[in-house]
Amino acid sequence: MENHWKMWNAECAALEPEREILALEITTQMADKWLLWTLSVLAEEGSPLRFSRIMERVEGVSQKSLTKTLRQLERDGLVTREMFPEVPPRVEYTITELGLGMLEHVRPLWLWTVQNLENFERARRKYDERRG
Amino acid sequence: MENHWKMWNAECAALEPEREILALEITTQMADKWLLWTLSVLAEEGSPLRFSRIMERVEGVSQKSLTKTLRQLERDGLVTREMFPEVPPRVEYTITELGLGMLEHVRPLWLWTVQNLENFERARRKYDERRG
DNA sequence: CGGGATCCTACCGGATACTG
DNA sequence: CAGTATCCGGTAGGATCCCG
Repeated sequence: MENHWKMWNAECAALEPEREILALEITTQMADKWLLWTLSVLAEEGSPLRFSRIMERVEGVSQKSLTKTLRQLERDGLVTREMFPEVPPRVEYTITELGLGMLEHVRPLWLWTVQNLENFERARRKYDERRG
Repeated sequence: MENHWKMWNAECAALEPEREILALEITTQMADKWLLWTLSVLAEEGSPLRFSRIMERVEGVSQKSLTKTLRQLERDGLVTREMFPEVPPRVEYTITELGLGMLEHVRPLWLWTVQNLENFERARRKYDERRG
C-alpha cells in the first residue's frame, strides 16, 4: 500500500506517511467483498450476534471469508468479539460506535451513487457505442 | 459481483438487482489502487491533462494500470477523453461534473476516517496485545 | 506519445477437510 | 460451533516489448 491521494487531501497534507497509509487502508477495506454487508447486518441487529447467525444473513459468504472479515473489523475496532468457553463454543460479535459511525459516513456516498445511477448508465451506454 | 448490502440500504430495497450491482461496482471501484489519486489529480488541474502529465503526477503508476484506470473513469462518465490525430498523438483527459461530484462525496468519508485515526490506532494496538 | 499484447507474480476468495 | 489448514482457479497489477 503506497502513498495515494497525496496532493488531493490538502487538509491532511501534514499527515505522517504511516498514518496516511492506515487511513487509506481503513477506507479501501470498505470495498472488500463482504465487509459492508457484514457490518450492516450487525448494525441492523444492534445486539450481539453469533458467528453462524451472521453467516446466515450474509448470504453466500464462506466461513473463511467471514472469519477474515470479522477479524479485520475487530482489529480496527468496528466490531467487538466475545468468546464464551462453553461446549459447543459460542462467539458473539457486536458492532461498536466506531462501526456505526463508519456506516453512517459510507451511506451518503452510496445514496449519492444510487441517485446518479441514470447518469452512470447513460455514460456506460455511450461508452459502449463508441467502443463496441 | 453479487448482491451485497441488501438489507442494509432500506432506501434502495426497491432497486432492481442489476442496478444495485452497478451502484456497488461504482462505489467499490473507488477503492481501486490508483483510481482516486488519478481522479484527484484531474480535479486539481481542472483543465485537460495529457496522459503523460497524469502519469507524472500519479507517482508509481504503470502505463498499463493508468490506462485501465482512465478507461474505467471514462466508461463511468467521471472523465472525458479527447484524442487528437496528430503525430505524435495527443490524448487529453478532463474530469466531469459527475467526477467532481464523486470526489466531493468521497471526501467526507476520508476526513472522518482521518479524524478518527487515533481510535483506529488504539484499536489496532489493543488487538495486537490480545493476539500478539 | 499513448497505448496494446504478453508474461509473470502475489493475493483474494471459494471449496473442502479437519479440530478443540 | 467456530474456527484453522490446505488446495486451487481467477484476477489485479508490475515489467517488458512492440506498434501506429
